[in-house]
Amino acid sequence: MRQSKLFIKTRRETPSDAETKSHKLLIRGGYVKQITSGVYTYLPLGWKIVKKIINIIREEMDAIGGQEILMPSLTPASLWEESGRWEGFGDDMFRLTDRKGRRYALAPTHEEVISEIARTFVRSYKDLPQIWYQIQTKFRDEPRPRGGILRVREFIMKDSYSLDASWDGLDESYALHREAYKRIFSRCGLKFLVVKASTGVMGGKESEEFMVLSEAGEDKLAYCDNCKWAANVEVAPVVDRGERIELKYENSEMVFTPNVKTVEEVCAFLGIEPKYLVKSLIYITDEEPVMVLLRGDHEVNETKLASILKNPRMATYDEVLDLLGVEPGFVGPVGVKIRKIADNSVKYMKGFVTGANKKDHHLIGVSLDEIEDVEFYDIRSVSEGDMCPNCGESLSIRNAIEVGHIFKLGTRYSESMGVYFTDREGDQRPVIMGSYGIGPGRIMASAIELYGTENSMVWPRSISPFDVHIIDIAMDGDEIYEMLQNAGFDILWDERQESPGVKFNDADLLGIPLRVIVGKHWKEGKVEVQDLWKGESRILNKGNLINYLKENS
RNA sequence: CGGGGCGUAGCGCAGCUUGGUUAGCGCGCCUGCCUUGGGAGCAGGAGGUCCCCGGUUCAAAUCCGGGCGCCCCGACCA
Repeated sequence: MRQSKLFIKTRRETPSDAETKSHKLLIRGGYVKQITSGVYTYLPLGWKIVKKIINIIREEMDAIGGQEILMPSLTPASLWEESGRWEGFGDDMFRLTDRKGRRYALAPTHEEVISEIARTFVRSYKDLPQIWYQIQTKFRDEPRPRGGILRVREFIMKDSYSLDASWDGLDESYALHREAYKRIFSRCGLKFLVVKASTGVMGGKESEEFMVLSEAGEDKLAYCDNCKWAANVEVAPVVDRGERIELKYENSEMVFTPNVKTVEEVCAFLGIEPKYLVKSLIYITDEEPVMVLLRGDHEVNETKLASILKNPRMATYDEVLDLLGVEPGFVGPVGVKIRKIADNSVKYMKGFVTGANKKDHHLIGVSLDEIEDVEFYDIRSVSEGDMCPNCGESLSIRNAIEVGHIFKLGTRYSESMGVYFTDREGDQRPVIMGSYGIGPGRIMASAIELYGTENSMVWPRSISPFDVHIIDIAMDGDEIYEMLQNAGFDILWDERQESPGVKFNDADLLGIPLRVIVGKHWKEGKVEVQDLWKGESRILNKGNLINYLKENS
């Protein structure tokens, strides 16, 4: 392709609202254009990359027996009401009404539609297993889109769904996907990790995420530099080290702490560190209100809480006042009758400070035996320096981009939506399902986060928009262009009337990893070839060019 | 949803505090000349609902009120 004909507009200046590396490069290189918050157009260059990524995904999905389908984005409310996710998705779902007043959702994911298809066509164990997939646009009304293309409200996703007759079958389908995903991300040139994750609104038994470590990532991973063990902090278990935390008080007593509410304020007021505090959080559940006790320097993990309590949510200010007669900030466990669950770390605390359940007062020197009926669980998030559950070394917390997520759904949708098959014995049994997602746009952004800067990029060969970039400084590259095209390369030929500086800077933005420069050596019939991945550059006779490129691509 | 910032030419910004010619600058764009190994030079030119609505005023990009949009941090979420 002649670059003068290619519709890309690179920019000299980075737009002021771009923050992450990938966002800046994507805009500066003319790969994408934002239309509104969290909604982007892929311009020719960006789209070419996404198409390459999608092709890799397709090949690997087909290789595990996946069959491609295309489901609609416009989906009736009734389907979502059956599964309970019309409410479950809440404000994250784009909803609309047609002229007759019927309600629809723009699908944020497709378990419900798959279930609808499966329940009409899957009748017998002989129809199973199945893997169906699609590459299609998803809509999620994110409260806050960010990072350019990293978190958006409309995005392409490859989603696949496995249907099995047995749990063993699900394990196999899941394993097939797990391996296919590893091949996909490797082929796209990413460095990634597979980590245990939370199932969230998808529901189901267990899930794993495919993560690319990056500062720009929004997920947090507990990561062990020593043994490489990693898990999403939402589910990473805390190893109970039995760390004793003790303040020397003879007896507990009440102290006057006027208007001192937060952990920081209490610490500053009393001149102690947060770890000597027990903070008390009130949660409302489907069954009862619960007091959650944590060390002052720890953070509650709501994913873990949700595995112990039914639908926990933090109580509002008024609810706390109502329940305990004291405002949040002075709440404490002593003498309180409601159910109390504490993090394991609280077991080893003595002489601690906590709220007195009286306005402007705290208790100091409290010990556990003053608190009735406490249950202990792992309910806090791991933090920097906690112990690796695998090797015992210290963990660090790293940001990561979620590029894929695989779920063992089980019967969550087949039971609620009536997806049953007849087994060998003639009995009706629910189909066992799995669901598996990949974000091609995030793969593209991740590659930039890994290999780019705000003015330059080197694309992995497999997803590069072109194979070779001819930078024609001599303005005489026709022969080379034709030669390489005839040899089967996908070429971008910069034959524009521009100064060398412009051409090289644009080339840096485009990131095509092989460059042929027709320039000052051309009068001797030589060109310069640069391999950006190897960091190599050499001057070759034009006759040797094709061989060199074939050997190096 | 809480906190912060921004909205003036395609892009990046100044002007606004203290209202007053024809609203500026850089980049980009168009024409011509020139230049060709790292965003060149000279000359000429086009391009604006100053986010929107209302108010104050002889006069509003500028002051006041309301709204909308976008970005960042947090909450939330795959």
